[in-house]
Amino acid sequence: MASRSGADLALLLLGSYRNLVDEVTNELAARGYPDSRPSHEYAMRAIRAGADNASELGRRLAVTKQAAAKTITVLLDRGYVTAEAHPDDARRKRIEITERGLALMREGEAIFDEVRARWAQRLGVAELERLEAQLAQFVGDSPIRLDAPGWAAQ
Amino acid sequence: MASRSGADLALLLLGSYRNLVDEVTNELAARGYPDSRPSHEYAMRAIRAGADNASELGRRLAVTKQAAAKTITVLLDRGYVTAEAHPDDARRKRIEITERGLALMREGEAIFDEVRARWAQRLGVAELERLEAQLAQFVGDSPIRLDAPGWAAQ
DNA sequence: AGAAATAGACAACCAGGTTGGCTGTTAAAT
DNA sequence: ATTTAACAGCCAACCTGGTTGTCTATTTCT
Repeated sequence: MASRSGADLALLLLGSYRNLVDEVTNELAARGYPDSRPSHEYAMRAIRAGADNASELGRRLAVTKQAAAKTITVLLDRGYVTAEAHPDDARRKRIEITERGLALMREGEAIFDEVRARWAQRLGVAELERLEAQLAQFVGDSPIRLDAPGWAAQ
Repeated sequence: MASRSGADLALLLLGSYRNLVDEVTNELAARGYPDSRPSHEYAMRAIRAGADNASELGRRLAVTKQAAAKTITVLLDRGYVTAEAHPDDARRKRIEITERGLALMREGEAIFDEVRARWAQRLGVAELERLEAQLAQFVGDSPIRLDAPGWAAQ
């Protein structure tokens, strides 16, 4: 199977991403977060990292502010974040992660790490780290970019 | 940077997939196929591999037959495939790839391979093949699965 | 012959994005 | 100090690529 095609390489990347993420989603559902999606994780990570308002979140996620606002709405009524008026800028609303939100993030991160640990077990720690380093070369510093309607499937 | 997190691993996989596929899409646009999407490539590959009707295509792509039918409609009016009555089953419509469709596939595959070649140049051929083999372990024999609305971004 | 399975079409819906236009607030330029 | 520009959030309409569910016509199984 010497020389695979470039299209196959794409499918390998997509497929392994899917498998990883599906496992996490399923396990999260099993642990009491049935309708949580990986994108919520990513959004909350960005919020925790300082994107405390819709416009900024949009920038970090490489998505329009309207899309970011929709995501925040979902997180709001699932009880994972709160929004209050910003003390020194009346235009902004400051987003904050709730205790329940933090709990979800802890759980999600733990599961992600468990799955990664299984990969490490299968490949060997050094190998996995090498794989990550190699992939990192091709990702560069691109932002998360969850944009474009269903782009991954297109 | 010893131990990355599992969530980062997911982002690496997703990010490198995106970068690869975006390059192909852009280059394809530059070469005269402005609105072609990777999913068209995948669908056409499945058709070429024998999925010559909507229901079968759906099965191969792990998608409902309705979704497959929609994809076929798009391919039809872009002129990449034709649909005619099936000679020995009046229920079916037989899908066939047109000359223009084949040209698109050739072009797309060539570009995919070029991008992969750049990766090989950067990593070394042996390293890239090792990476592919490792990813293959985690993909297993899962079908392409382009299903679930925008799942990759969720 | 009659029942069950299959192919395809149609319609309604959903998620997660997009653009564009709007108001109010803040910051910058004259 | 005032005008102007930029920015935050909101609303509405729309797009894509999926999803159910229902229906008819044709085949296949018994």
